Amino acid sequence: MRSLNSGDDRPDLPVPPWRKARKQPQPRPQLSQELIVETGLRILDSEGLDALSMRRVAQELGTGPASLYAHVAAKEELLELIYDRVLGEIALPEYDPARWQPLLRQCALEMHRVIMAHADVARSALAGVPTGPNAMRVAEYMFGLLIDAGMAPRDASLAFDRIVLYVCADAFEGSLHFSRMKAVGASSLEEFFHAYVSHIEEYFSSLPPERYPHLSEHAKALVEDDGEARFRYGLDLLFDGLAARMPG
Amino acid sequence: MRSLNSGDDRPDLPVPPWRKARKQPQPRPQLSQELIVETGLRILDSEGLDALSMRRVAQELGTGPASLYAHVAAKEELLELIYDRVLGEIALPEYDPARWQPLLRQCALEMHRVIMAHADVARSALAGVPTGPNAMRVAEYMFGLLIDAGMAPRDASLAFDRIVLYVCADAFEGSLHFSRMKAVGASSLEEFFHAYVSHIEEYFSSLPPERYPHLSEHAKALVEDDGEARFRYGLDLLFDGLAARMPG
DNA sequence: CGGATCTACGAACACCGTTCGTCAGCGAGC
DNA sequence: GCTCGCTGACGAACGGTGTTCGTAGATCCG
Repeated sequence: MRSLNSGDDRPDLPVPPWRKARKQPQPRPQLSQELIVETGLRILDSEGLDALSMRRVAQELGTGPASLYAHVAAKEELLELIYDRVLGEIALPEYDPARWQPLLRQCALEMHRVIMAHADVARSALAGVPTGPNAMRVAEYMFGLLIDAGMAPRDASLAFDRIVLYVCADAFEGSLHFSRMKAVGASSLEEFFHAYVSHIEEYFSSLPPERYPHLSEHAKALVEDDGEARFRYGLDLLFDGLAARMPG
Repeated sequence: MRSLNSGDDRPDLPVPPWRKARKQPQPRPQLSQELIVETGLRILDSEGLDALSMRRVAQELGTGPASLYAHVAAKEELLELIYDRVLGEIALPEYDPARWQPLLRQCALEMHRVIMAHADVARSALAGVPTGPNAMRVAEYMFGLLIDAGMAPRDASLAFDRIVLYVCADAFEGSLHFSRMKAVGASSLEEFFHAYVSHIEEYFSSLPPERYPHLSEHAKALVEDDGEARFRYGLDLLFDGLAARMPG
């Protein structure tokens, strides 16, 4: 299920020099890196990050955990591969620097949507500078948009870096809430969110007003907006600042 | 080393000398939650989050891991307590809503500084809505500043939420870089950063220009700014957007 | 055909968070 | 004063984790 936008025809992409080149098994392997990544993603989606262990992946593949290490250096690398695989699902709108702002915004929203669709993958998204082919594809698109719109290279790299950080951070936070929901055992997200929010609001309301006047008074406002509204508000803040810095 | 600003003024320090001291000379090292938290923070600072295990804390205290569970429900709770303990080191400037912008900015910078000073604590900062006394103290200050400056309660809660998320997310990312540095075994942060940045820049430069024109051309600009500059740039973006939304 | 090479994989190592059952010490009630 | 019950400390163990080692078997190259 690979998007047409997924630029993962990798022969012309150099392998990062600091990561040891891994020879892919030519002969006739039943096991392959792609199969392992796909299996890992399936477990991640259906059972969450906490259930994603090397043993669990191996079990799903009908083998032992040691077999995976011929195709994947470590669990961390597997998580990076899964993350890049997810990034491949991002659909990028047609490139047009004249409309940089709505396009960049749409791109950030799409990235957020895709990551949230595989909730727990966000927990490994912040782990490092992603260098996979799909990450590069998105980076080239977003960074290029800022450059071609007239931004200075250093500003553009800073802005791009901050937007990605914000998107991943919000998705990360969301995934933690989600996994907590599952830990509690709530059936629907709606139900959990309502219960959770009620607790928080009740806690804020019960704070001593003489010491926490604002928190206790505005307890309701503090929990009124949900995750999506919060995300968009922060994105708006960033883009307002960005637009002010864009020449022309 | 408790800050004067630390709002935990529990009235537990004056022990009236005329009252007979209860038989407190403990036959054994007298475990307490505070002692456990302090020990955990010490390990976190000196050896990193990966080395912070219940067993390690217990060993440091000369006991077994089971002993800790009488004072701390789980490792997650211990991490939250450590996080709130760290938040207690935040020094807040004098409250003055008229100068909300520089004060809020200073507060964000101070929060960032304190969290980064205990590098790995950021990895548990994003874990959930912190509800400890020191978190409440900072929240009341920042949120109150926005409210008293004239912001609508819902906007103020959104803005506050986003700023805290951003600060923690950046610190989180920074702590990951830091722990990676230690994993590689680099002695100084300077040395590691230089080597890391060189690799990244080399990688971007080696990308095929026909597919990644902007990334390969501006490889140098992409790695030019360090973590602190990136953090401040993003903070500036947020505050610009915020100022535009502030009435008056 | 022999040797080299590489995948697959069982077993094991060194940990982890957490729980159970026990045991010592101590305050309270008879 | 003596017992009773309670609470905190803690050894042992359970069921996991990521990773490595050594080996068996298959495949490719000379």
